[in-house]
Amino acid sequence: MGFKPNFDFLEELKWRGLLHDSMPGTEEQLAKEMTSAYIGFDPTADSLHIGNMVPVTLLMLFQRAGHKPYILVGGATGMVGDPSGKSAERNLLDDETLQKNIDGQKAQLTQFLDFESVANKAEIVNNHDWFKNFSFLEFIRDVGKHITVSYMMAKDSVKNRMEASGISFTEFTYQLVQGYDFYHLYTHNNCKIQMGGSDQWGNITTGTELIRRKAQGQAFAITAPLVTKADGSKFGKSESGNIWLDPEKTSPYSFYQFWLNVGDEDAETFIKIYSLKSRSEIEALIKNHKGQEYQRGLQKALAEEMTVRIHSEHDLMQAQKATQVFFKGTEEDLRSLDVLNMDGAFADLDTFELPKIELEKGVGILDLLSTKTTVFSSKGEAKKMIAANGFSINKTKYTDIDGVINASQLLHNKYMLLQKGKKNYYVLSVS
RNA sequence: GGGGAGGUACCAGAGCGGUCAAAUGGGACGGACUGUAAAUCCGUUGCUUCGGCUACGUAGGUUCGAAUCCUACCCUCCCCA
Repeated sequence: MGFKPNFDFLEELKWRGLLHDSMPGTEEQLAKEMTSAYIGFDPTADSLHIGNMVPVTLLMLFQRAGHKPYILVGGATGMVGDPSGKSAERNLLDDETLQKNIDGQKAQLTQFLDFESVANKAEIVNNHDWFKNFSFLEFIRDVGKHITVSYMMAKDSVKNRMEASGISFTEFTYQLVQGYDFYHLYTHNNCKIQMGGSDQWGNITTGTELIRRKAQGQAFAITAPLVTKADGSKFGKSESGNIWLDPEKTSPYSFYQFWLNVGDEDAETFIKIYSLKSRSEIEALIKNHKGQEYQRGLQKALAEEMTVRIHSEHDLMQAQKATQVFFKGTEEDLRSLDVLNMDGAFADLDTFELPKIELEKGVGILDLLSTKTTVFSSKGEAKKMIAANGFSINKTKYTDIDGVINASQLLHNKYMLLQKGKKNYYVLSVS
């Protein structure tokens, strides 16, 4: 046999700041043979968001190290609800939503790992497959029997909830269900490691405990810290909500912008966590960044890498082009773009359609912005923003609240670029 | 089951018969500055055809006039059992 990993996985996680905790013996196991590990994904939405990228990155690194990654989608666990890190009982999803979420996430997950041909090819499993025919009685007899209530109650996720608002039997049971997943994968797929966020430690150890008692086997756990920003706030959300991987929900432009806007204090932490570049490359970037933060070298490198990974080279180019015009450009730059480039640059922005005849007749500015479109939520707001110098048409400040807009302002006779504040762009497109 | 406190704008929280579209703080948004940053400063933060209109848990009532007083209902929290 003579297995030798491509690199020391735990060591890799350590310098990246991705290692929170691991069980004793994990390192030896990984050095000994090609090992399988899994991470569970909770189907709470039909798309992953960048908060899910940490576990995805763990699996990508794991595979690169020469080990075999498993993705578990929670068709069954999604029906129960994980109490970890939640302060209140969760709403259950109906079957249809759940299935839609699973399908959506599966499609995204498959693009990050190698599922073909290699010896350590990734696999995807759904715990619903082994839970659907598992009766309640069988479960409490075969699984519940091995774990004591006091063991389960000692978990932080349970303890916190019992002290606060209470916990339903359903959510209390969650750790057993997740624990059984681990047992199942251990016995059927020889999967010896479960990875996850540090909030999953309790659930994972229930699994290893179950494996020890029920299968007399030894299994391991690796957890990653939960990513937070320097100011303590949760990472992965912008003002307008989650940053999704689905381009329908978060455009590649917004996605690119999100990474570009990472604060200086966080840039170093995040590039280590999210970038797949080598240690020496990353360290060189960081060194370069010091002292010339204004260049935002780290943010750019990270934004480029992530946009290409999640979307494509093409999307990155479009996003950069749009960025160039929106932030550096003047009205002339904008007008000098040819139709093709403009189509691309505008494709990611929120677009409003308006019949051409209407615009040719002339539309009052307030009417246009709050009635015909939803750039502003009310005329009062539109009025205030315009008066406060916070609105531009085609990159030129517009300050006349009684103004009338007509077709002469159109770019290439089809677009008008409306800008609210510094970063909010909308396209008015005539038809 | 008994006793107590309370429900006010995005959040926290003052107001307790008129001068209240509602103090203050935070958040958010916009402007200046800048690096599409941080910090700072300034402005905005219910709708409006600018006459008004709708809002302080819900429904009624008292009053010239109610977020403020009364009645009922709904909800939340705390203490005791």
